[in-house]
Amino acid sequence: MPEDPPTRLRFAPSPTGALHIGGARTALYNWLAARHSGGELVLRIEDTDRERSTGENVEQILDALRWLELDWDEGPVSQASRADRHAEALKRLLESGAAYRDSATAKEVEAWKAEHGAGSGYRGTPVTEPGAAVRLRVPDEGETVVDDLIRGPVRFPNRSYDDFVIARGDGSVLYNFAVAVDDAEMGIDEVVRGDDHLSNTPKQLLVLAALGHEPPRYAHLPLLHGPDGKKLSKRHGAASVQELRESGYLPAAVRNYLALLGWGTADDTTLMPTEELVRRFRVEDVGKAAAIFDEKKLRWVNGRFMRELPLEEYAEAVARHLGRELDDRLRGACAIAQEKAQTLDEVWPLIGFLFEPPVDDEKAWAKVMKDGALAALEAVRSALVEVEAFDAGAVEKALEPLPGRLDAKPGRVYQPIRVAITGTAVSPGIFESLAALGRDESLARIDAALARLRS
RNA sequence: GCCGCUAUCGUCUAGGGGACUAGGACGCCGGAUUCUCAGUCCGGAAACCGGGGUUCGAAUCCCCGUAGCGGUACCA
Repeated sequence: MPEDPPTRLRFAPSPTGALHIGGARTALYNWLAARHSGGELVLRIEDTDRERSTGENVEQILDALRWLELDWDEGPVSQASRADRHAEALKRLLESGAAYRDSATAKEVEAWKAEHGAGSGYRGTPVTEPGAAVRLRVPDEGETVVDDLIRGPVRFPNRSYDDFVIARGDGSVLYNFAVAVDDAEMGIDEVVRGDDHLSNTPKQLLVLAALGHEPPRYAHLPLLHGPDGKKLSKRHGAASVQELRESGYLPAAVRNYLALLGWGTADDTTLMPTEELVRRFRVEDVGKAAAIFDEKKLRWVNGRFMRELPLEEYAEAVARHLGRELDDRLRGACAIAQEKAQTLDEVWPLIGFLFEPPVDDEKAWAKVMKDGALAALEAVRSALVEVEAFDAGAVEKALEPLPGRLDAKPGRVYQPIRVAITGTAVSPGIFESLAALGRDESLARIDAALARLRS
């Protein structure tokens, strides 16, 4: 594989809300590309729309990136803070005649188009009044070509583009202008962003050309959709990074899964630690078709990561997620539950009985506590009293003979224990569970169940 | 409307003219692991959007159609 030169990229979210999965994937791809090439990643906040850009939103995005463990080398740079640079560039274009002031209203533009045909972009007439918006002159002839890293050359006829507005009447600049100026002045050499920007790229190219800047390379990622095939939104459950965190996913698993959404390896490797992602990722290999976010697969990936974690790290993650102090009891609980949970959220239901009284699950009781349950529990009790070292192995050895002796299926003996000590019909292995609970508490719970059975 | 992008199992994808009776993964279905659930292992069903070309030969190239998506703001 040929070495890629160090590349300078940027992730430039607009702080209009939480970081969604689509944005997270864009951030990840930028990060992977930067780290893969040994280059740099700049974080720029696209906040020229001051209405929607709140500090709170910005903080949310930084928070999401930190949780995902995607670091950046520069920034966050506020685009709004670069207003003087934008003004300077704007002035240059006005002076060179590449841009002009035009007082046309939206309705007037519409009327112009009706007159000139739908395929023609609006062309205004320069005015001198200072309060008018500034438009960039777009050539009537020729085409602007975006040489996309993912899609190849994409050609756009210049004629179909309006002389678009690059600055408002009050002098503040618009997105497509600010982005072009910033990317150039910040020395960005590769722009990796969502597909929804592809049609805007010719505008940015036109601005760059008018300013005499060399354009960066562009890569437009296919969009992400929800399970219904529609654009991803809050409707789709865990759509934001915050929600993913709250649902108990591991950052490394999320990175792995997100990387696979639109990108894959030739050998179909599915599970990859982040270092491998960094080593193998190339934007050129990203697919062209939109992908659907499938939480089922994320769950599976997450489960695999959870099971492969060293116990201490696993316990730390669980403790953090539960907001509990990490002590030996929790470590022990994690040890018996690690094989069974796919997300951090699923851990507590499995181990809660070690910290709290048995839950009240009437259905489980009704299903299990009948027939020979009383006799079984009595036998279990006597056997447990005799166990010397109360560990899982010893407990197993003590209980193993019971089904045979009682002439009952194992389930008839073990399920009543489970319901007695946890209250539910689902828990980690019964021997491990008893051992983790300890002899005294186990016997107390079995006694309580026996009392209830006899009443 | 106009400009543009995309199209392989339900989902993520491999595939870049013969290696394809189209491979892998998630999910699903069935079986095994004679304590639940989960996990693990084994097996199974499941796709090249449609139509024309090009070619000895097309999932792969071209055209048309269809569908989905994006852009078309003094939003980003």
